[in-house]
Amino acid sequence: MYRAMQKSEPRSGQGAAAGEPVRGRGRPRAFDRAAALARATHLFWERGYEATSIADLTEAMGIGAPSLYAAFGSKEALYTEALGHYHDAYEASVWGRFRGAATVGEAVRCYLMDSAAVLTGSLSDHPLGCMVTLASVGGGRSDLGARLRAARAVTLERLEARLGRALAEGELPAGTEIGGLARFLQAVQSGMSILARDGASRAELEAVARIAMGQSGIPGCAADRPDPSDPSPGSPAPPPA
Amino acid sequence: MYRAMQKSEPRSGQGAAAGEPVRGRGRPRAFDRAAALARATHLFWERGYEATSIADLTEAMGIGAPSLYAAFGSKEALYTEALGHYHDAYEASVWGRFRGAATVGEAVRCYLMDSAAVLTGSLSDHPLGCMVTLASVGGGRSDLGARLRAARAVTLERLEARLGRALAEGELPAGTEIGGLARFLQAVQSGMSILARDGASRAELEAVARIAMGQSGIPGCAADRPDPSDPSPGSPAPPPA
DNA sequence: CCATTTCTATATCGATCGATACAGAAAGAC
DNA sequence: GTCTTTCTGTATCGATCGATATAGAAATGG
Repeated sequence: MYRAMQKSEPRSGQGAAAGEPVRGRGRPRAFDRAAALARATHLFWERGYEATSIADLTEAMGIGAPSLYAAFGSKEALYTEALGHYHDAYEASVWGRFRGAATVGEAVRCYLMDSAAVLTGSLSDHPLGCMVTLASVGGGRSDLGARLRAARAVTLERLEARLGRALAEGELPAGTEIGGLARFLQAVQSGMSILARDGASRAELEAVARIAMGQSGIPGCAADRPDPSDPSPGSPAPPPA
Repeated sequence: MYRAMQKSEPRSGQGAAAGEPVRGRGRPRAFDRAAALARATHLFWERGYEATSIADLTEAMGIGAPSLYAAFGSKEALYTEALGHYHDAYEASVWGRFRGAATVGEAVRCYLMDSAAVLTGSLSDHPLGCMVTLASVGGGRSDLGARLRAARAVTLERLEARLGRALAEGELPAGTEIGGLARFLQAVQSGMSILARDGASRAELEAVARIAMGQSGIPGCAADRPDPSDPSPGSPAPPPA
């Protein structure tokens, strides 16, 4: 009832190495908030919002229900924070090289190839597919549904912005339909999420990406020369090191 | 407990125009089983399995809970039947022209363009996107999850079979990677489901399909000559008629 | 008619849902 | 030390979950 009365994040305990070193007066939090949030994120990612219960979460996070509510406020607020954590933890893996690319072709190639790596869990241990993409069912008019739709819209906007810039700079032939091309690329990446969920390998997704790049008509995109900064060219997966 | 004791479908009432006209002895069912199943299908389709409660279902189907359980057995069994109804009602819309196509290119074109129409609800009134594709989150090891995964696998197998035949008949250049191409097409269609859920129009999905068909790759696929049997060539949507 | 069979409507069942009250424990402030 | 503040663990809360027991209603078979 009086949800707004409780602070969602009191003072921050001792676990966070960044931000506020201030320690409140009372008993310090006994668990690592960031680690617990990461656990919750993986659980939501794997099962979806509805299918994940508070009991599942508290068990996976290793804390009691009151601690969860004191630290995160509610299940919905926890999911929102999980989306934020997901973004902070994996955004760079997909969009990092995209942003730094010199040409559109390189940008699109990095977007698709890096997606193939991330979506199959080849870079670190996490559930398969994209958390935002796979949550597209349900939540029609709820707040969470709107948030997820907005997150998917950002992908489209980024692609459109990059393609639009390329068009303005003459990198793409005049008259190229930016919106359609962006939607095509997003569709391919979304489909890759579902393929990954169904067990497709990184190499298989990279093959999909290569075909998509060939069909895209973007100059310099189909060129399959790996970036020197890419630790693994296109083989199944790098050694666990 | 004694789930197996009750008949999931006793004698079939009078609603079914096909099959068994036999009428059992007792009081006849007061509701249209097929219509109720269609309502349930739409609800599951729209919200997903977990987010749809029995109360939601009974309200949408216009029946009481005991009638639902007497006619369908359980929520899970109802969902399974809903998947069957979904298949029976919409499979032909997506795969009909694909099967009848003379060439691979025509088959793939029909598959993608007809998908664009169906997924945006342009042919009849139903939720947006593919029920099977959008249900890819959760249900990791459950029976329903396995059933859904199998349904998605069928799509891949169909595409691979058609492409493989084309390869054997020389319609595709020797050495063409069938699996990758099939996975690419499935990814594009899966992505179109999510785009449709997020509000993309039929014309927008058709633009995506055209890019996917591209200029190279499958011969005769990019040729954008509509089939004469197609009631709506490629414009936003046909008049409601 | 009556007996049998099957469906429908009310009123739940135990289990679990998300979310808390409460009391004790562990820290800083004094 | 004592007081204050905050977190943790137990034991729930009312609501809703999927699923039924029961009794009455509506059909057929005799």
